[in-house]
Amino acid sequence: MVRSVGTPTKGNSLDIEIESKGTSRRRSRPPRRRRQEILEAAAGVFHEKGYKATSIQDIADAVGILKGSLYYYITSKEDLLFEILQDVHRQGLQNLERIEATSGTPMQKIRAFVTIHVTHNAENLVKMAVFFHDFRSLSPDRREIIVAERDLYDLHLRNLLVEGQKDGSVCPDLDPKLTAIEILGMMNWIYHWYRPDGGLSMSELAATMADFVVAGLACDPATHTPGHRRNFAPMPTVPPPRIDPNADEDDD
Amino acid sequence: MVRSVGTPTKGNSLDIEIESKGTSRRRSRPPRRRRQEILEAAAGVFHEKGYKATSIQDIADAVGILKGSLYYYITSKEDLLFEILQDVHRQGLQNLERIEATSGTPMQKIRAFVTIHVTHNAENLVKMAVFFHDFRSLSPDRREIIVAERDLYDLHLRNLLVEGQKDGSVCPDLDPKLTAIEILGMMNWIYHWYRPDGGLSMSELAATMADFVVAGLACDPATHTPGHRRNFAPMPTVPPPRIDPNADEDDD
DNA sequence: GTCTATACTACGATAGAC
DNA sequence: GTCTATCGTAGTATAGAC
Repeated sequence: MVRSVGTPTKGNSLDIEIESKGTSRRRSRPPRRRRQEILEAAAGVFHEKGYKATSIQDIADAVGILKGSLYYYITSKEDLLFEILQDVHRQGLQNLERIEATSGTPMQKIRAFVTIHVTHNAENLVKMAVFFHDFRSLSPDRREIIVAERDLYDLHLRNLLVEGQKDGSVCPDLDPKLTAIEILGMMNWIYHWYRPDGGLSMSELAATMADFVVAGLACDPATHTPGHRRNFAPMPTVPPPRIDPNADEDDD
Repeated sequence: MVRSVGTPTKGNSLDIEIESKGTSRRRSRPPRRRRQEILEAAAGVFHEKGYKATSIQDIADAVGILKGSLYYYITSKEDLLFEILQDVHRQGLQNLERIEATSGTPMQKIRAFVTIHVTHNAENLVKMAVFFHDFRSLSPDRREIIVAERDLYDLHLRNLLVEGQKDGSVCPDLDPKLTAIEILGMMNWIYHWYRPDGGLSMSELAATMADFVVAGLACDPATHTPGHRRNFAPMPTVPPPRIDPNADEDDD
Protein backbone atom coordinates (compact mmCIF):
# COMPACT_ATOMS: atom_id res chain seq x y z
CA MET A 1 0.00 0.00 0.00
CA VAL A 2 3.01 2.29 0.00
CA ARG A 3 2.84 4.78 -2.79
CA SER A 4 5.45 3.80 -5.29
CA VAL A 5 8.52 5.97 -5.30
CA GLY A 6 8.58 6.58 -9.03
CA THR A 7 5.06 7.91 -9.30
CA PRO A 8 5.20 11.64 -9.78
CA THR A 9 3.10 13.56 -7.31
CA LYS A 10 2.21 17.19 -7.22
CA GLY A 11 5.03 18.12 -4.91
CA ASN A 12 8.64 17.88 -5.85
CA SER A 13 11.35 16.19 -3.75
CA LEU A 14 10.44 13.23 -1.50
CA ASP A 15 7.15 12.21 0.04
CA ILE A 16 8.42 12.64 3.53
CA GLU A 17 7.01 15.80 4.93
CA ILE A 18 8.94 17.95 7.25
CA GLU A 19 7.20 19.85 10.02
CA SER A 20 5.28 22.48 8.15
CA LYS A 21 2.69 23.69 10.62
CA GLY A 22 4.83 26.42 12.04
CA THR A 23 4.34 25.79 15.74
CA SER A 24 6.15 23.11 17.74
CA ARG A 25 3.13 20.80 17.77
CA ARG A 26 3.62 17.59 15.82
CA ARG A 27 1.24 16.62 13.06
CA SER A 28 -0.15 13.28 11.83
CA ARG A 29 1.26 11.10 14.64
CA PRO A 30 -1.47 10.07 17.10
CA PRO A 31 -0.92 11.39 20.60
CA ARG A 32 1.50 9.28 22.62
CA ARG A 33 -0.29 9.79 25.89
CA ARG A 34 -3.52 8.25 24.66
CA ARG A 35 -1.67 5.37 23.10
CA GLN A 36 0.12 4.64 26.35
CA GLU A 37 -3.22 4.70 28.12
CA ILE A 38 -4.49 2.06 25.73
CA LEU A 39 -1.42 -0.07 26.30
CA GLU A 40 -1.91 0.00 30.05
CA ALA A 41 -5.60 -0.77 29.75
CA ALA A 42 -4.91 -3.69 27.45
CA ALA A 43 -2.27 -5.05 29.82
CA GLY A 44 -4.81 -4.97 32.61
CA VAL A 45 -7.43 -6.86 30.64
CA PHE A 46 -4.89 -9.36 29.31
CA HIS A 47 -3.85 -9.96 32.87
CA GLU A 48 -7.39 -10.60 34.08
CA LYS A 49 -8.71 -12.72 31.26
CA GLY A 50 -5.67 -13.88 29.37
CA TYR A 51 -4.69 -12.69 25.91
CA LYS A 52 -6.73 -15.18 23.92
CA ALA A 53 -9.85 -14.71 25.99
CA THR A 54 -9.65 -10.94 25.67
CA SER A 55 -11.64 -9.39 22.87
CA ILE A 56 -10.98 -6.08 21.23
CA GLN A 57 -14.33 -5.15 22.64
CA ASP A 58 -13.06 -5.76 26.18
CA ILE A 59 -10.13 -3.46 25.63
CA ALA A 60 -12.29 -0.78 24.07
CA ASP A 61 -14.60 -0.99 27.10
CA ALA A 62 -11.65 -0.60 29.45
CA VAL A 63 -10.46 2.48 27.59
CA GLY A 64 -13.95 3.87 27.26
CA ILE A 65 -14.25 4.08 23.50
CA LEU A 66 -15.86 1.85 20.90
CA LYS A 67 -13.94 -0.96 19.38
CA GLY A 68 -13.89 0.56 15.91
CA SER A 69 -12.09 3.57 17.36
CA LEU A 70 -9.32 1.44 18.78
CA TYR A 71 -8.02 0.77 15.30
CA TYR A 72 -7.12 4.38 14.98
CA TYR A 73 -4.32 3.63 17.47
CA ILE A 74 -3.45 0.02 16.88
CA THR A 75 -3.25 -2.24 13.87
CA SER A 76 -3.88 -5.61 15.48
CA LYS A 77 -4.39 -7.31 18.79
CA GLU A 78 -1.04 -9.03 18.59
CA ASP A 79 0.78 -5.73 18.05
CA LEU A 80 -0.70 -4.64 21.33
CA LEU A 81 0.63 -7.70 23.12
CA PHE A 82 4.04 -7.26 21.55
CA GLU A 83 4.35 -3.67 22.63
CA ILE A 84 3.36 -4.51 26.17
CA LEU A 85 5.99 -7.21 26.34
CA GLN A 86 8.59 -4.94 24.81
CA ASP A 87 8.10 -2.61 27.74
CA VAL A 88 9.27 -5.18 30.28
CA HIS A 89 11.80 -6.50 27.82
CA ARG A 90 13.52 -3.14 27.68
CA GLN A 91 13.51 -2.79 31.42
CA GLY A 92 14.82 -6.30 31.86
CA LEU A 93 17.79 -5.72 29.62
CA GLN A 94 18.54 -2.53 31.43
CA ASN A 95 18.53 -4.38 34.73
CA LEU A 96 21.00 -6.87 33.37
CA GLU A 97 23.35 -4.00 32.66
CA ARG A 98 22.99 -2.79 36.24
CA ILE A 99 23.71 -6.25 37.58
CA GLU A 100 26.78 -6.56 35.42
CA ALA A 101 28.04 -3.23 36.66
CA THR A 102 27.78 -4.29 40.29
CA SER A 103 30.94 -5.06 42.19
CA GLY A 104 31.53 -7.18 45.28
CA THR A 105 32.08 -10.84 46.07
CA PRO A 106 30.30 -13.38 43.86
CA MET A 107 27.84 -14.07 46.66
CA GLN A 108 27.14 -10.38 46.98
CA LYS A 109 26.54 -10.18 43.26
CA ILE A 110 24.12 -13.06 43.59
CA ARG A 111 22.28 -11.15 46.26
CA ALA A 112 22.16 -8.14 43.99
CA PHE A 113 20.89 -10.27 41.12
CA VAL A 114 18.04 -11.70 43.15
CA THR A 115 17.13 -8.37 44.67
CA ILE A 116 16.99 -6.60 41.35
CA HIS A 117 15.13 -9.33 39.55
CA VAL A 118 12.57 -9.78 42.30
CA THR A 119 12.02 -6.05 42.45
CA HIS A 120 11.57 -5.97 38.72
CA ASN A 121 8.96 -8.72 38.94
CA ALA A 122 7.13 -7.05 41.77
CA GLU A 123 7.14 -3.62 40.14
CA ASN A 124 5.76 -4.97 36.88
CA LEU A 125 3.34 -7.58 38.16
CA VAL A 126 0.74 -7.12 35.47
CA LYS A 127 3.14 -7.09 32.57
CA MET A 128 5.20 -9.96 33.92
CA ALA A 129 2.04 -12.00 34.35
CA VAL A 130 1.07 -11.29 30.77
CA PHE A 131 4.58 -12.14 29.70
CA PHE A 132 4.73 -15.54 31.38
CA HIS A 133 1.17 -16.41 30.50
CA ASP A 134 0.88 -15.22 26.95
CA PHE A 135 4.22 -14.79 25.23
CA ARG A 136 3.44 -17.98 23.37
CA SER A 137 0.70 -16.15 21.52
CA LEU A 138 3.29 -14.02 19.73
CA SER A 139 4.40 -14.87 16.23
CA PRO A 140 7.55 -17.02 16.30
CA ASP A 141 9.97 -14.26 15.33
CA ARG A 142 8.57 -11.82 17.83
CA ARG A 143 8.57 -14.48 20.51
CA GLU A 144 12.23 -15.10 19.83
CA ILE A 145 13.07 -11.46 20.37
CA ILE A 146 11.39 -11.30 23.73
CA VAL A 147 12.30 -14.71 25.09
CA ALA A 148 16.01 -14.38 24.39
CA GLU A 149 16.14 -12.13 27.41
CA ARG A 150 15.13 -15.01 29.64
CA ASP A 151 18.09 -17.04 28.49
CA LEU A 152 20.40 -14.13 29.20
CA TYR A 153 19.17 -13.97 32.76
CA ASP A 154 19.62 -17.68 33.16
CA LEU A 155 23.13 -17.57 31.78
CA HIS A 156 24.14 -14.64 33.89
CA LEU A 157 22.98 -16.22 37.12
CA ARG A 158 24.65 -19.46 36.17
CA ASN A 159 27.94 -17.66 35.68
CA LEU A 160 27.65 -16.03 39.07
CA LEU A 161 27.12 -19.44 40.63
CA VAL A 162 30.27 -20.75 38.98
CA GLU A 163 32.20 -17.75 40.23
CA GLY A 164 30.90 -18.42 43.70
CA GLN A 165 32.01 -22.01 43.50
CA LYS A 166 35.46 -20.88 42.44
CA ASP A 167 35.94 -18.70 45.48
CA GLY A 168 34.41 -21.34 47.73
CA SER A 169 31.36 -19.42 48.89
CA VAL A 170 28.88 -21.52 46.88
CA CYS A 171 28.65 -25.24 47.65
CA PRO A 172 30.69 -27.17 45.04
CA ASP A 173 28.12 -29.98 44.97
CA LEU A 174 25.58 -27.78 43.22
CA ASP A 175 24.89 -28.03 39.52
CA PRO A 176 24.97 -24.41 38.34
CA LYS A 177 22.51 -24.91 35.52
CA LEU A 178 19.89 -26.66 37.60
CA THR A 179 20.38 -24.38 40.56
CA ALA A 180 20.00 -21.26 38.46
CA ILE A 181 16.68 -22.41 37.10
CA GLU A 182 15.43 -23.34 40.55
CA ILE A 183 16.17 -19.85 41.77
CA LEU A 184 14.64 -18.19 38.73
CA GLY A 185 11.51 -20.28 39.16
CA MET A 186 11.10 -19.11 42.71
CA MET A 187 11.44 -15.52 41.59
CA ASN A 188 9.28 -15.77 38.52
CA TRP A 189 6.43 -17.33 40.46
CA ILE A 190 5.87 -14.06 42.26
CA TYR A 191 3.20 -12.85 39.89
CA HIS A 192 0.94 -15.69 40.99
CA TRP A 193 0.58 -14.44 44.50
CA TYR A 194 2.25 -11.13 45.31
CA ARG A 195 0.09 -8.04 45.60
CA PRO A 196 1.74 -4.74 46.50
CA ASP A 197 -1.11 -3.78 48.80
CA GLY A 198 -0.86 -6.99 50.81
CA GLY A 199 1.27 -5.68 53.64
CA LEU A 200 4.55 -6.94 52.25
CA SER A 201 6.74 -4.28 50.68
CA MET A 202 8.67 -5.01 47.53
CA SER A 203 11.97 -4.34 49.19
CA GLU A 204 11.16 -6.69 52.06
CA LEU A 205 10.08 -9.35 49.57
CA ALA A 206 13.23 -8.96 47.55
CA ALA A 207 15.49 -9.03 50.59
CA THR A 208 13.78 -12.11 52.01
CA MET A 209 14.13 -14.01 48.78
CA ALA A 210 17.76 -13.02 48.53
CA ASP A 211 18.30 -14.26 52.09
CA PHE A 212 16.80 -17.60 51.21
CA VAL A 213 18.85 -17.99 48.05
CA VAL A 214 22.11 -17.02 49.69
CA ALA A 215 21.47 -19.40 52.59
CA GLY A 216 20.58 -22.18 50.17
CA LEU A 217 23.79 -21.74 48.19
CA ALA A 218 26.26 -21.09 50.95
CA CYS A 219 28.75 -23.64 52.10
CA ASP A 220 31.69 -23.46 54.44
CA PRO A 221 34.70 -24.87 52.56
CA ALA A 222 36.29 -25.78 55.90
CA THR A 223 33.53 -28.21 56.78
CA HIS A 224 32.36 -29.25 53.31
CA THR A 225 32.24 -32.94 52.58
CA PRO A 226 30.79 -34.25 49.31
CA GLY A 227 27.12 -35.12 49.58
CA HIS A 228 26.61 -33.40 52.93
CA ARG A 229 23.45 -31.73 51.65
CA ARG A 230 21.84 -34.98 50.63
CA ASN A 231 22.70 -36.56 53.96
CA PHE A 232 21.43 -33.74 56.11
CA ALA A 233 17.91 -34.50 57.41
CA PRO A 234 17.79 -37.52 55.14
CA MET A 235 14.70 -38.64 53.27
CA PRO A 236 12.38 -40.61 55.57
CA THR A 237 10.32 -43.57 54.42
CA VAL A 238 7.05 -42.51 52.89
CA PRO A 239 3.92 -44.68 52.58
CA PRO A 240 3.42 -45.84 48.99
CA PRO A 241 0.53 -44.42 47.00
CA ARG A 242 -2.55 -46.48 47.78
CA ILE A 243 -4.10 -48.18 44.81
CA ASP A 244 -6.55 -45.86 43.20
CA PRO A 245 -9.76 -47.20 41.67
CA ASN A 246 -9.84 -44.28 39.24
CA ALA A 247 -6.31 -44.82 38.08
CA ASP A 248 -6.07 -45.15 34.37
CA GLU A 249 -2.34 -45.02 33.87
CA ASP A 250 -0.74 -41.68 33.19
CA ASP A 251 0.89 -40.20 30.18
CA ASP A 252 2.99 -37.03 30.29
CA MET B 1 -36.75 -31.40 20.76
CA VAL B 2 -37.53 -34.12 23.28
CA ARG B 3 -40.40 -36.25 22.15
CA SER B 4 -43.37 -35.26 24.24
CA VAL B 5 -44.42 -37.86 26.79
CA GLY B 6 -48.08 -37.90 25.79
CA THR B 7 -47.44 -38.76 22.17
CA PRO B 8 -48.32 -42.39 21.59
CA THR B 9 -45.61 -44.42 19.97
CA LYS B 10 -45.73 -47.88 18.54
CA GLY B 11 -44.47 -49.59 21.70
CA ASN B 12 -46.40 -49.67 24.95
CA SER B 13 -44.99 -48.92 28.44
CA LEU B 14 -42.22 -46.32 28.86
CA ASP B 15 -39.47 -45.33 26.46
CA ILE B 16 -36.70 -46.23 28.87
CA GLU B 17 -35.25 -49.56 27.90
CA ILE B 18 -33.87 -51.96 30.46
CA GLU B 19 -30.85 -54.10 29.75
CA SER B 20 -32.09 -56.55 27.19
CA LYS B 21 -28.99 -57.85 25.50
CA GLY B 22 -28.54 -60.84 27.87
CA THR B 23 -24.77 -60.86 28.44
CA SER B 24 -22.91 -58.99 31.17
CA ARG B 25 -21.67 -56.32 28.77
CA ARG B 26 -23.08 -52.93 29.50
CA ARG B 27 -25.06 -51.09 26.90
CA SER B 28 -25.51 -47.42 26.18
CA ARG B 29 -22.51 -46.21 28.22
CA PRO B 30 -19.66 -45.18 25.92
CA PRO B 31 -16.47 -47.21 26.33
CA ARG B 32 -14.20 -45.89 29.04
CA ARG B 33 -11.02 -46.62 27.17
CA ARG B 34 -11.89 -44.42 24.24
CA ARG B 35 -12.97 -41.65 26.55
CA GLN B 36 -9.67 -41.76 28.38
CA GLU B 37 -7.89 -41.58 25.05
CA ILE B 38 -9.78 -38.40 24.24
CA LEU B 39 -8.90 -36.92 27.62
CA GLU B 40 -5.21 -37.53 27.06
CA ALA B 41 -5.34 -36.14 23.54
CA ALA B 42 -7.12 -33.04 24.75
CA ALA B 43 -4.59 -32.54 27.55
CA GLY B 44 -1.82 -32.66 24.97
CA VAL B 45 -3.42 -30.07 22.74
CA PHE B 46 -4.34 -27.83 25.66
CA HIS B 47 -0.73 -27.99 26.73
CA GLU B 48 0.59 -27.01 23.33
CA LYS B 49 -1.81 -24.27 22.40
CA GLY B 50 -3.55 -23.34 25.63
CA TYR B 51 -7.16 -24.06 26.45
CA LYS B 52 -8.67 -20.99 24.87
CA ALA B 53 -6.68 -21.30 21.69
CA THR B 54 -7.61 -24.95 21.26
CA SER B 55 -10.61 -25.64 19.08
CA ILE B 56 -12.81 -28.68 19.24
CA GLN B 57 -11.53 -29.27 15.76
CA ASP B 58 -7.95 -29.50 17.06
CA ILE B 59 -8.92 -32.13 19.59
CA ALA B 60 -10.87 -34.12 17.04
CA ASP B 61 -7.84 -34.05 14.75
CA ALA B 62 -5.62 -35.30 17.56
CA VAL B 63 -7.99 -38.16 18.26
CA GLY B 64 -8.52 -38.90 14.59
CA ILE B 65 -12.25 -38.41 14.34
CA LEU B 66 -14.44 -35.56 13.15
CA LYS B 67 -15.48 -32.88 15.54
CA GLY B 68 -19.14 -33.78 15.41
CA SER B 69 -18.25 -37.26 16.66
CA LEU B 70 -16.51 -35.87 19.72
CA TYR B 71 -19.83 -34.85 21.15
CA TYR B 72 -20.76 -38.48 21.48
CA TYR B 73 -18.19 -38.59 24.32
CA ILE B 74 -18.19 -35.12 25.77
CA THR B 75 -20.80 -32.49 26.38
CA SER B 76 -18.63 -29.40 26.27
CA LYS B 77 -15.08 -28.20 26.00
CA GLU B 78 -15.04 -27.04 29.58
CA ASP B 79 -16.11 -30.46 30.84
CA LEU B 80 -13.03 -31.81 29.17
CA LEU B 81 -10.78 -29.33 30.92
CA PHE B 82 -12.44 -30.04 34.24
CA GLU B 83 -11.94 -33.77 33.97
CA ILE B 84 -8.27 -33.36 33.07
CA LEU B 85 -7.72 -31.18 36.09
CA GLN B 86 -9.63 -33.56 38.33
CA ASP B 87 -7.08 -36.20 37.43
CA VAL B 88 -4.20 -34.29 38.96
CA HIS B 89 -6.45 -33.03 41.70
CA ARG B 90 -7.15 -36.58 42.87
CA GLN B 91 -3.50 -37.49 42.76
CA GLY B 92 -2.54 -34.34 44.59
CA LEU B 93 -4.88 -35.04 47.46
CA GLN B 94 -3.62 -38.57 47.68
CA ASN B 95 -0.06 -37.28 47.93
CA LEU B 96 -1.05 -35.02 50.76
CA GLU B 97 -2.24 -38.08 52.65
CA ARG B 98 1.09 -39.75 52.07
CA ILE B 99 2.96 -36.73 53.32
CA GLU B 100 0.82 -36.56 56.42
CA ALA B 101 1.49 -40.23 57.12
CA THR B 102 5.25 -39.71 56.99
CA SER B 103 7.20 -39.75 60.24
CA GLY B 104 10.58 -38.29 61.11
CA THR B 105 11.93 -34.93 62.23
CA PRO B 106 10.20 -31.83 60.90
CA MET B 107 13.09 -31.20 58.56
CA GLN B 108 12.84 -34.75 57.28
CA LYS B 109 9.15 -34.24 56.68
CA ILE B 110 9.97 -31.11 54.75
CA ARG B 111 12.35 -33.11 52.62
CA ALA B 112 9.63 -35.67 52.02
CA PHE B 113 7.14 -32.93 51.13
CA VAL B 114 9.43 -31.40 48.54
CA THR B 115 10.41 -34.76 47.09
CA ILE B 116 6.84 -35.94 46.68
CA HIS B 117 5.54 -32.69 45.31
CA VAL B 118 8.36 -32.28 42.83
CA THR B 119 7.92 -35.85 41.67
CA HIS B 120 4.22 -35.25 41.25
CA ASN B 121 4.93 -32.20 39.13
CA ALA B 122 7.48 -33.99 37.00
CA GLU B 123 5.32 -37.06 36.47
CA ASN B 124 2.35 -35.01 35.37
CA LEU B 125 4.05 -32.29 33.38
CA VAL B 126 1.35 -31.90 30.79
CA LYS B 127 -1.55 -31.84 33.18
CA MET B 128 0.22 -29.58 35.65
CA ALA B 129 1.01 -27.17 32.86
CA VAL B 130 -2.63 -27.13 31.83
CA PHE B 131 -3.59 -26.68 35.46
CA PHE B 132 -1.39 -23.68 36.12
CA HIS B 133 -2.08 -22.11 32.75
CA ASP B 134 -5.78 -22.67 32.32
CA PHE B 135 -7.59 -23.34 35.58
CA ARG B 136 -8.90 -19.82 35.38
CA SER B 137 -10.99 -20.86 32.39
CA LEU B 138 -13.13 -23.06 34.62
CA SER B 139 -16.47 -21.84 35.89
CA PRO B 140 -16.09 -20.29 39.36
CA ASP B 141 -17.54 -23.21 41.29
CA ARG B 142 -15.41 -25.75 39.49
CA ARG B 143 -12.37 -23.57 39.89
CA GLU B 144 -12.98 -23.44 43.61
CA ILE B 145 -13.03 -27.22 43.84
CA ILE B 146 -9.72 -27.63 42.12
CA VAL B 147 -7.86 -24.68 43.55
CA ALA B 148 -8.66 -25.51 47.16
CA GLU B 149 -6.01 -28.19 46.90
CA ARG B 150 -3.35 -25.57 46.32
CA ASP B 151 -4.21 -23.89 49.59
CA LEU B 152 -4.01 -27.21 51.39
CA TYR B 153 -0.48 -27.72 50.11
CA ASP B 154 0.50 -24.26 51.14
CA LEU B 155 -0.95 -24.69 54.60
CA HIS B 156 0.66 -28.05 55.12
CA LEU B 157 4.11 -26.83 54.19
CA ARG B 158 3.67 -23.79 56.36
CA ASN B 159 2.85 -25.99 59.32
CA LEU B 160 5.93 -28.07 58.75
CA LEU B 161 8.02 -24.91 58.77
CA VAL B 162 6.54 -23.87 62.09
CA GLU B 163 7.25 -27.30 63.51
CA GLY B 164 10.81 -27.00 62.30
CA GLN B 165 11.17 -23.63 63.98
CA LYS B 166 9.89 -25.10 67.24
CA ASP B 167 12.54 -27.79 67.32
CA GLY B 168 15.21 -25.34 66.21
CA SER B 169 16.09 -26.91 62.86
CA VAL B 170 14.50 -24.15 60.77
CA CYS B 171 15.84 -20.63 61.13
CA PRO B 172 13.55 -18.67 63.47
CA ASP B 173 13.97 -15.50 61.42
CA LEU B 174 11.95 -16.95 58.55
CA ASP B 175 8.35 -16.01 57.95
CA PRO B 176 6.61 -19.37 57.45
CA LYS B 177 3.93 -18.05 55.12
CA LEU B 178 6.31 -16.24 52.81
CA THR B 179 8.86 -19.02 52.89
CA ALA B 180 6.29 -21.67 52.04
CA ILE B 181 5.18 -19.81 48.97
CA GLU B 182 8.76 -19.24 47.86
CA ILE B 183 9.39 -22.97 48.01
CA LEU B 184 6.15 -23.84 46.25
CA GLY B 185 6.97 -21.40 43.50
CA MET B 186 10.29 -23.03 42.87
CA MET B 187 8.60 -26.42 42.62
CA ASN B 188 5.64 -25.32 40.57
CA TRP B 189 7.84 -23.65 38.01
CA ILE B 190 9.12 -27.04 36.89
CA TYR B 191 6.64 -27.42 34.07
CA HIS B 192 8.21 -24.45 32.32
CA TRP B 193 11.49 -26.19 31.70
CA TYR B 194 11.73 -29.80 32.82
CA ARG B 195 11.54 -32.52 30.17
CA PRO B 196 11.87 -36.15 31.27
CA ASP B 197 14.05 -36.99 28.30
CA GLY B 198 16.54 -34.24 29.02
CA GLY B 199 19.10 -36.32 30.90
CA LEU B 200 17.89 -35.38 34.36
CA SER B 201 15.87 -38.06 36.10
CA MET B 202 12.83 -37.14 38.14
CA SER B 203 14.31 -38.59 41.31
CA GLU B 204 17.52 -36.64 40.85
CA LEU B 205 15.53 -33.47 40.22
CA ALA B 206 13.41 -34.02 43.30
CA ALA B 207 16.38 -34.81 45.52
CA THR B 208 18.31 -31.77 44.31
CA MET B 209 15.42 -29.44 44.98
CA ALA B 210 14.96 -30.95 48.42
CA ASP B 211 18.66 -30.38 49.12
CA PHE B 212 18.36 -26.75 48.19
CA VAL B 213 15.27 -26.20 50.29
CA VAL B 214 16.67 -27.92 53.35
CA ALA B 215 19.92 -25.97 53.07
CA GLY B 216 17.99 -22.73 52.65
CA LEU B 217 15.91 -23.33 55.77
CA ALA B 218 18.48 -24.82 58.09
CA CYS B 219 19.98 -22.91 60.94
CA ASP B 220 22.19 -23.91 63.82
CA PRO B 221 20.50 -22.70 67.03
CA ALA B 222 23.89 -22.60 68.72
CA THR B 223 25.22 -19.94 66.38
CA HIS B 224 21.99 -18.19 65.39
CA THR B 225 21.84 -14.46 65.90
CA PRO B 226 18.86 -12.45 64.69
CA GLY B 227 19.35 -11.05 61.22
CA HIS B 228 22.37 -13.17 60.41
CA ARG B 229 20.92 -14.08 57.02
CA ARG B 230 20.45 -10.51 55.97
CA ASN B 231 23.98 -9.64 57.03
CA PHE B 232 25.67 -12.52 55.30
CA ALA B 233 27.13 -11.45 51.95
CA PRO B 234 25.37 -8.11 52.32
CA MET B 235 23.78 -6.23 49.47
CA PRO B 236 26.39 -4.31 47.47
CA THR B 237 25.76 -0.94 45.93
CA VAL B 238 24.15 -1.21 42.53
CA PRO B 239 24.24 1.46 39.83
CA PRO B 240 20.88 3.22 39.53
CA PRO B 241 18.74 2.61 36.45
CA ARG B 242 19.88 5.00 33.78
CA ILE B 243 17.24 7.36 32.57
CA ASP B 244 15.35 5.73 29.75
CA PRO B 245 14.10 7.82 26.83
CA ASN B 246 11.24 5.37 26.32
CA ALA B 247 10.14 5.49 29.91
CA ASP B 248 6.55 6.44 30.27
CA GLU B 249 6.03 5.81 33.94
CA ASP B 250 4.76 2.40 34.99
CA ASP B 251 1.49 1.17 36.31
CA ASP B 252 1.11 -2.23 37.91
C1' DG C 1 -10.60 11.23 16.73
C1' DT C 2 -14.72 8.80 17.50
C1' DC C 3 -18.68 6.92 15.70
C1' DT C 4 -21.93 3.24 12.97
C1' DA C 5 -22.20 -0.48 10.10
C1' DT C 6 -20.69 -4.49 8.20
C1' DA C 7 -17.62 -8.04 5.78
C1' DC C 8 -15.46 -12.13 6.87
C1' DT C 9 -14.05 -15.92 9.44
C1' DA C 10 -13.96 -19.23 13.09
C1' DC C 11 -15.88 -21.56 16.64
C1' DG C 12 -19.11 -24.42 19.82
C1' DA C 13 -22.69 -27.14 19.66
C1' DT C 14 -26.83 -29.78 17.70
C1' DA C 15 -29.61 -32.66 14.36
C1' DG C 16 -30.12 -36.40 11.96
C1' DA C 17 -28.46 -39.76 8.28
C1' DC C 18 -26.03 -44.05 8.04
C1' DG D 1 -20.23 -44.75 17.00
C1' DT D 2 -19.03 -41.89 13.27
C1' DC D 3 -20.43 -39.14 9.68
C1' DT D 4 -22.37 -34.62 7.12
C1' DA D 5 -24.61 -30.48 7.43
C1' DT D 6 -25.86 -26.50 9.62
C1' DC D 7 -27.42 -23.06 13.16
C1' DG D 8 -26.18 -19.34 15.94
C1' DT D 9 -22.81 -16.58 17.93
C1' DA D 10 -18.80 -13.98 18.62
C1' DG D 11 -14.66 -12.16 17.23
C1' DT D 12 -11.09 -9.36 14.19
C1' DA D 13 -10.68 -5.98 11.25
C1' DT D 14 -12.21 -2.46 7.66
C1' DA D 15 -14.98 1.34 5.40
C1' DG D 16 -16.77 5.45 5.64
C1' DA D 17 -19.92 9.01 7.91
C1' DC D 18 -19.58 12.82 11.09
